[in-house]
Amino acid sequence: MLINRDTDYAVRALCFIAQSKKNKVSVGELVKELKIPRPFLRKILQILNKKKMLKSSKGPHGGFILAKPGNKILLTDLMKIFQGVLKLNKCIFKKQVCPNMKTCKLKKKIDKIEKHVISELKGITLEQLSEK
Amino acid sequence: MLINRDTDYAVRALCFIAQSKKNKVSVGELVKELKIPRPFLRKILQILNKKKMLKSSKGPHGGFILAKPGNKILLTDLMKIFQGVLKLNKCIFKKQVCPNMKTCKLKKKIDKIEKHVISELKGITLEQLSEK
DNA sequence: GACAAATGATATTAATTTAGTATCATAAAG
DNA sequence: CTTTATGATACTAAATTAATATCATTTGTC
Repeated sequence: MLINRDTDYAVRALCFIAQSKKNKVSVGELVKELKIPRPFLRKILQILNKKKMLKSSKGPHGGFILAKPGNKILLTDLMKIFQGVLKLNKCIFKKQVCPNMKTCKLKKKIDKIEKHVISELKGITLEQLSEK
Repeated sequence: MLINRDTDYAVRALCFIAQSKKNKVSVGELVKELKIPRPFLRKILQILNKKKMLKSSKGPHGGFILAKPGNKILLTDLMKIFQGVLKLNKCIFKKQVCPNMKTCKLKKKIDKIEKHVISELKGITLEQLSEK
């Protein structure tokens, strides 16, 4: 799957926060709106906070705001955070080096497609995703 | 991952069979050549046989041959067999319908990329992959 | 300052998917 | 009729993904 659950949840949460008029959004509001299991959402928000996508404040009336404008948050940033480096093919023979890495036609074909996919993904910002 | 292990193994096995001068290739030869665990490879070959990608013969000197020419075997056929329908994004809220399926911007963007990927993949045949 | 309400950090468990094994049945060659 | 191959099928193990639980820390309010 190109986009996994974590990334998907993160996009939804960030979009909601971006669209919110209020200056802070709490986990409670997000849970109610997005129907994501609370502890799981909390984990995701904490990661987004650590990775400087969100700023958090504690205590009563605490919550989250975007750490930067929506057009500065890229989908690929989120994918990197939650899914690691984007790869469409992971050669088998995991740890070892693939015996025909250099000549493998399948790899070459997939690499080409991958290049296109990545360049498309790079153009997608949170702003676009959260437009009304 | 776009290409999973089963598909990858299948491609390797089919390529080897396609390139082989002999009219039949046995599991034993494939195991030696491809370093794939024997029972796992057997399972894959049996599936390919059932799906009419290979023809098998039993008994001593038994083995496998391609059921059709390499240019008639598409990578997407194999992906369909081992991975099901190709999808880059699987909306969360699995069983339920995504609440904003119609308007989801992320879905739209990914769908566009998916379209391109599929059309690229459709052009890839076993013949191309097994060329020397 | 005590308490409540929020997030931070982190460890653990559960579910699902992927990968791999084992075993017995069946067919064909010699 | 025995050996050597594949067919069918059920099972187990490993890895990944998803979700939970718990305690610590910060901050606003009475």
